[in-house]
Amino acid sequence: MNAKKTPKQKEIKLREELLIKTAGQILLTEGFGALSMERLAEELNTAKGTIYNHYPNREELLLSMAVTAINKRQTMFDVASTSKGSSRERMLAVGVACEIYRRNYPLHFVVESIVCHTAIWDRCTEERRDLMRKQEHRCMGLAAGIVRSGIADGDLELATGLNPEEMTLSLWALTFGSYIIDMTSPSLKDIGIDSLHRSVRMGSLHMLNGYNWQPIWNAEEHADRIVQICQDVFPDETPLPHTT
Amino acid sequence: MNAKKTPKQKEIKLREELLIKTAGQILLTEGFGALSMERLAEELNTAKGTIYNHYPNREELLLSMAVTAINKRQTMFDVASTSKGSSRERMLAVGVACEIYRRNYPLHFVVESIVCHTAIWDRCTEERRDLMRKQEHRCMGLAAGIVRSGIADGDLELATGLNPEEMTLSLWALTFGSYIIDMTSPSLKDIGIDSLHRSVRMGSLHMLNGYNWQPIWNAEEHADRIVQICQDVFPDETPLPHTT
DNA sequence: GTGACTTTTTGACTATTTGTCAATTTCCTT
DNA sequence: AAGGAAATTGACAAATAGTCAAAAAGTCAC
Repeated sequence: MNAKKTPKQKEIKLREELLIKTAGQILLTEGFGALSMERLAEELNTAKGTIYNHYPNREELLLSMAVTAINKRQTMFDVASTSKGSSRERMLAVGVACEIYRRNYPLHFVVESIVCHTAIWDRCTEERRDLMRKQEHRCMGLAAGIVRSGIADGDLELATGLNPEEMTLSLWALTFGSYIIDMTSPSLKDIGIDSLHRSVRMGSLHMLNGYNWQPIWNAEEHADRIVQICQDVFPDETPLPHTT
Repeated sequence: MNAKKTPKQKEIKLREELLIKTAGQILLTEGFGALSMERLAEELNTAKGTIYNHYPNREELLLSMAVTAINKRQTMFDVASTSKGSSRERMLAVGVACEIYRRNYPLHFVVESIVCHTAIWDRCTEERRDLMRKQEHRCMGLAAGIVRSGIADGDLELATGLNPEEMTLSLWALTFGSYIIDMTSPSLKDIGIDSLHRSVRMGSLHMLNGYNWQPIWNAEEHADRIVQICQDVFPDETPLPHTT
């Protein structure tokens, strides 16, 4: 379809990649405040108008970065949810995906968290917001599907009235919420949190144990399984440390 | 101390209150984007400079609102954590406090979530940020204290390596994270979430059950206890609905 | 290669909003 | 009432988003 492109179109595409890359670097090293359209234009040695040819405004640029980010996450969720093992192991694989995503792709997470703010979100076009929502929907669906298959397999029985999506939401919130809190209060150490990831791991382990999702694990079994999942399901990613 | 004030000083204080109130109304009804210093000046029939006499910039105004908000939350946490009952009941009371806070004080929550964004946070003075951190620290301390007393009472044993603050963080993240997700994706219904609050309640119930924090409750007992706590601990607040 | 047409780039310009400050007005004290 | 302190004002500077007509560059049929 787009195999044949004029040199000019290639150049534009190339610049767009550079644009995204530069924006990412600025975000990571100097923070959101340093990211202005003028700055980007300077950095790319081009006029401001050209930047606006790529994205109609700053928010759209950010949201487009966020879409890339969430695509990556969705891919990892896909892999996790179709991995081998019991329903509970697959759900753990999703958790592992989240932790890898957070640890190994810091920019992706930063972008996601910036974009979820009203000031940005409200100013984007409905189209791009839909793109984001669709992907989130998809991620939610994958996780909820694991819950459903757990119920079908007889490994899990859901408390009256709670549906698979609601159960998934609480896991999602636990993970995402921890990362957001971590990002906001940079001094978690001061309030006694030695390991954010341990907190997330133990929280979700015990939540699922509490739901009586078979097989029940203790902390060591859980830690071992995480190592195993890193090897088996995400062999190309820097593996997570073995921690209880 | 400040009993004796000149009329002028009273007027200023009064205006500050009106300023805060007006800002809150704008935030709730028209969103963050509509809140500008100029708009506030118009709304109060005063010059922009006067607004800047109260707060050196918009971020500080927001952070000051956030401090008010978190003060309210802290007060509720105080009440919850010193309420009658077992350690687990007191922790549930903290959970109830969060839900009441979220449901009955929407502005407070909106402000808290706006402020936690880099774009705002980074531009405030260190003093005010410290004020926020101290209060968060305090809330965390209260909750972690309940965990500690649970351990002391023999109602709870913590998994190896996990400390009370880390356990508290995962509860906090579950709750806060859910609310943030709800605020960002306004269409939770579309992805199958009928009740956000049910998801939070069940999530934390099962997490604490999973930690084997005595007494273990089922969903009905849990729901009954929430109603009871509303009556006993927060008699002056609009009570939460009875839901499993 | 040329010329006609299209696409892209440019940067000066407008618009919006933040934040400043010297002059002015209001207020307080004696 | 006078004179000094405090608060108010709005014109102004600064920063940045976003626009657009003119210019430059690119494309393509011949």
